Amino acid sequence: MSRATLTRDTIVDTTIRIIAEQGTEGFTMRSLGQALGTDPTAVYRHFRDKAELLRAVSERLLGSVTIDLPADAGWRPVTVELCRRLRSALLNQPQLATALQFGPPLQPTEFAITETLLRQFRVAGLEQGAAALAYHSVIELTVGSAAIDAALHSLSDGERSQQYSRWRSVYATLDPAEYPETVGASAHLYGGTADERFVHALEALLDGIVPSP
Amino acid sequence: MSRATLTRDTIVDTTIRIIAEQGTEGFTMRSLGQALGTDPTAVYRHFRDKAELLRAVSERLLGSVTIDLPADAGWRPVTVELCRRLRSALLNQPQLATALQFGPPLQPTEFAITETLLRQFRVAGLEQGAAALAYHSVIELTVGSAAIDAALHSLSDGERSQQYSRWRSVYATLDPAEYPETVGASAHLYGGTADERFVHALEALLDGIVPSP
DNA sequence: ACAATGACGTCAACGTTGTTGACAACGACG
DNA sequence: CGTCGTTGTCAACAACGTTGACGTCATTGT
Repeated sequence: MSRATLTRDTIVDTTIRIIAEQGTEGFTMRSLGQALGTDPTAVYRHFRDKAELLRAVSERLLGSVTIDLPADAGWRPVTVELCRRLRSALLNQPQLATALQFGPPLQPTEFAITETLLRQFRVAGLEQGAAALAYHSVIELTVGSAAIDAALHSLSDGERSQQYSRWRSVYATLDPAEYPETVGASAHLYGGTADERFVHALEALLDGIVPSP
Repeated sequence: MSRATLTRDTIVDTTIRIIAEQGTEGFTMRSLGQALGTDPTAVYRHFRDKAELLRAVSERLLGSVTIDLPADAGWRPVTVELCRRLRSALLNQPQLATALQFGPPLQPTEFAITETLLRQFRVAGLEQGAAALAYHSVIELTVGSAAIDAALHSLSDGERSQQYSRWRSVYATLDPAEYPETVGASAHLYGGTADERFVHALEALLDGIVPSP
């Protein structure tokens, strides 16, 4: 029964599939082994430990962020599209955000993201220092949006909107004397999709970074 | 040896201290028991499980966010100060950001944060819907900034700035042909303190949310 | 004043997690 | 054909969160 010969690619594929189907918590070395049809410890022949496997997963997910970006569009649509893709990639892996911070062994794909974002801001007319600050700003916003929505990402669309309306009703039924603004704005809180809210925030941030004429 | 009588407050105190000293990973039920001088399972007499304990911790940390905010300052300084405090509280607990999303049993202190932020944006002249969108925007940015810096928060100031300069040198030594903007801006990347970068991003976001006259 | 009740810490143990070392099967190669 | 490195298998370990039984203390009702 050694027909299931493993490679790093198939292991990463299966890992992404499990996380997509069952969420981050549903992914364990043992569930991975079962999905691969091998002993769970066979994975350790290809990855030193779980952390290295997850790094390879993030490498894969982040790889699709910068490819085939619209070249002829202006700096702003490109920036928005890149950040939307990055957010989508981060959504698949909550731990990825914190893993980004781990040491100098950064991933090649991360460099591509940084370079592309910096170039857009230079095209927009920013100096090097301002571009660096702008880069940090949009990264922080993107990571935050992904982190906030990560918990609900494994839910179906119906369940997610149901959860949103449940929270709205919580806000709506607060004591109006103590929380007047929250009650008043409860219909608008968690309105629309998470992606729409993120794009709105990103547009506002870009407005603030690059003053309109 | 029953002198060490536990209360919810002392348990929360000790938990915060352990996380501050040893990071999130260093905090386990067993290390908590050892720090308390009791059997690890004694905690379960006061909290149903670890999740409820961490919820109480976040409640404590978030409680200091909205108290004693400068009343006479304008909406903008108040907003910045509140977000800086929220970021500082989130830094102490990486899991807190994701825990925020868990179900309707939201914490009272979270409602106070939401209410205060919404009020500032109303004072700034925004409609209810716009204020709700602005609220989501600043929360996303704040959570993201905290998530990004959480990994380095347990380090001392010296170690942290050392880590920053290490990353800068990584950016600086990339291939200039492939990553010209990154190499060029490497001196500005991760410049200053994380708090300064966050405030800069927040100011830009607020600029974009509330158009200046 | 005294027995009963509830609260609380202790102990042993369970199931799950990531990980390691010894072992065996397989193909590649001189 | 024999040898060796690669890779999957198996058993096991330490650490984790958590549970149930047990004992011990203080409080309380009559």
